[in-house]
Amino acid sequence: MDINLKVANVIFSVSNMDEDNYRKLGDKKLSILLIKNKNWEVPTVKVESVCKIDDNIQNFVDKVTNLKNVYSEQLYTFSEVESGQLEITQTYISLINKTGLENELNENCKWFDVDLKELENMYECTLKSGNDKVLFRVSKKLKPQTTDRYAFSEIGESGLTKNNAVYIISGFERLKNKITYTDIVFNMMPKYFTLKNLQQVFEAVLNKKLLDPAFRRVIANKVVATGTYQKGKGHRPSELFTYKGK
Amino acid sequence: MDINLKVANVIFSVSNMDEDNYRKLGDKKLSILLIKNKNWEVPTVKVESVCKIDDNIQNFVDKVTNLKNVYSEQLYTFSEVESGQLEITQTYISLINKTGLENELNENCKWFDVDLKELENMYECTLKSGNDKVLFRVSKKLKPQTTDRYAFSEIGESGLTKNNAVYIISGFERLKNKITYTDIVFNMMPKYFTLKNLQQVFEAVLNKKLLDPAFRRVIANKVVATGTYQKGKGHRPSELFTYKGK
DNA sequence: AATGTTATTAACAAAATGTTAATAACAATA
DNA sequence: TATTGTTATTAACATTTTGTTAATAACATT
Repeated sequence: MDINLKVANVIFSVSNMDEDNYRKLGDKKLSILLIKNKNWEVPTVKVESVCKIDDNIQNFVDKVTNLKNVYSEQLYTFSEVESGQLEITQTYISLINKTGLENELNENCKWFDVDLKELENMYECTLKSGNDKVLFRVSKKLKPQTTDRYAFSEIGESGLTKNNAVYIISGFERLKNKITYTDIVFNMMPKYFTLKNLQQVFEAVLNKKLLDPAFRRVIANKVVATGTYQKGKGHRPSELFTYKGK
Repeated sequence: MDINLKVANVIFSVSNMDEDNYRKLGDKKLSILLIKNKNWEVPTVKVESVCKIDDNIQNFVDKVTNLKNVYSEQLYTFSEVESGQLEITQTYISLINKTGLENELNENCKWFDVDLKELENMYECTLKSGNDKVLFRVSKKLKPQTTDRYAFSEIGESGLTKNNAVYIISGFERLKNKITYTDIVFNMMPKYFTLKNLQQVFEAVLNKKLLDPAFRRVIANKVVATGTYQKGKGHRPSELFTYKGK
């Protein structure tokens, strides 16, 4: 059967905050990689050759980010009918630690800070990168049993397609769900990190403030102290930790 | 692009135990619907017309089970290359309450009791339905970031393809994961049920015995007591409960 | 009425989590 | 050098959740 098959990849990382944008949740934000064609969009590629899609997602991420061994997982497979043609988009999320990678990005790619307000029935999402700004709304699940579950209303000069918005929100939901019962966060962390940094990543993803002692207890058995400390901060230095692995 | 697209659906329900097969976990077992073509297999259909796959999964389930409004969710999309041809199989799990549906099944379909032993690195799964028996092993995740993560070794007269085995185990893992943090179990329950029954379903899926008082506390806010009771059991009757909904 | 059986819950123990406040350690400043 | 500002870390306690045992309840059968 003749099918138009695409792969789209929502790539998450964590960024420092813009100074003009301080919020109580901490100084870390979730960020997302977009690529500029005509408008900003989620990195997408058309599958033209016969290959196992899962095997190729790694090459695809590599082309966009110049990173090897990136953690990726399948998100959903969306299908739609476009002028009599079946269009299938297999989506993935990838999690990477982007610190120090600015120069390695493809020139038409940029990281956008994610600001996601969770209202009662919808998400309102703002993506910002310097002067570039994308704003959209996606309603929450209507039919939880299918993936075709979002309404959409565009606000202002979004420049994102409805589908892209759905991919991003679906990816975010997946990340938010899994962050508490898996170890996937560590794919977004550098090799060595402070517990405060790690906590801020959780706060950015969960969109709420966590209490230090509680967080530390819960995360304690997943990390290892290194005995080395941050320096030059003008206050008691944080110890650096690393992921214990399984 | 020319693609061979299929949809496969792992349909779960809960059965009473065979008398000759008592085990301490209780008298409920997970069961799975297989269809007999040449061998027993997971219900699969080739997509021949241009349509949104998610929208059609319901029709597909209906054809096999004669049930409307079945809960289904996308599982994974598997792809492989078969003699130069790209084969994509989009898989779903469905959860139904099969009590009283024996007559409504397609004649070549049967429910199989699932007996799943979880060893250190693999699952050993036995499916039984009367004299029909299917036995297979699937190794646990190797690469958690992709869906192409299973080894497989067939034992005896399995008659299941490797792919079918992977679909079943993936579906089981999904069910096991979600049963504790979502309300999907209730799709496998009749309208009215005893807490003991519900507990046995959890036990069948989680493959371990739960303590009554602890289970009851956890489930308490999801169910509503009806004030009616089972009868004729030769012991104190159980109260019937129903799902509270969201 | 006594017995066998399962349902239900009381009552306590243990573990996990929430919360506040004390103490520690550094840089910058006086 | 001592003080101040700031963040890190943890002690200590409160609260909530979960684990566990054992008591009580309710029915059919004998």
